[in-house]
Amino acid sequence: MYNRALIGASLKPLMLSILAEGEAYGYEIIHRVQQLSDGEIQWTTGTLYPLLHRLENDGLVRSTWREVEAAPRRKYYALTPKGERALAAEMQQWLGMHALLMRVWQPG
Amino acid sequence: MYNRALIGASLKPLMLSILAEGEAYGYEIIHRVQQLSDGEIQWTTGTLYPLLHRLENDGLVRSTWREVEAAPRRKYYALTPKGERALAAEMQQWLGMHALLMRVWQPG
DNA sequence: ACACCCTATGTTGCCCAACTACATAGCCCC
DNA sequence: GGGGCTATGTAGTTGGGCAACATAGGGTGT
Repeated sequence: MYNRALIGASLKPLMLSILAEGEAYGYEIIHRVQQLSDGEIQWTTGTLYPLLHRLENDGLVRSTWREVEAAPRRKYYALTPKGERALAAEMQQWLGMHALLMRVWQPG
Repeated sequence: MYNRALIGASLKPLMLSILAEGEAYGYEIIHRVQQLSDGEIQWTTGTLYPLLHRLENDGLVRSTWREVEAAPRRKYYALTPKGERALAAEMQQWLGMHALLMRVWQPG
């Protein structure tokens, strides 16, 4: 399990990355993250839905209700163009910080 | 400038890494981080001192007052063995998360 | 004497967000 | 109708980054 700070830092980039693979709904995203991280990351609904609503409010994602047979209806989320740009920015920031840490950790 | 979440995630590993280079005092650490990050990271005293006190309280660092000529006295901080282990753990966590993100960002 | 700036450590209070716990509901099987 | 899985959501707690503020030593200039 990762510490709180790292979870926080990876939340937005991970979410945007998953939606960049294609539209997805909340419950599905939780399982996808779990799968991607080999069970190391377990987002809860109290983390996921507020984040999705925040992203939607900021115009990074849009949502669509879909009726499903033999299951409760799902709210599918997809990246907007602004969301794609935000993902690129998140990647850049992460890679910048990573480069800095690698510089500190590999002297010379 | 980095976003708040990334700053938060890098705070502890960066601090421990800097102290792993050798003992340092608060003001010096702020300048060191600024130098390491090419000015991209500007820790304030409201960020730095509470963190140092937390780390000391957790036994990851120890502090020593030193009298200095022609300047206010300084409180030098140094890593404890527990702090060194914590740094290794932080590195491992960061690298794990980095590997995960790289996996998501480089499909195939 | 005083003003001003740099060094140096520290606290207070605000604010954002991750997370626990809880709430609601649809669908299925027994 | 009870239990379990799917599905979305909120309220309240808590932790921590950060702006603003507080204190003080030392040097220089006027």
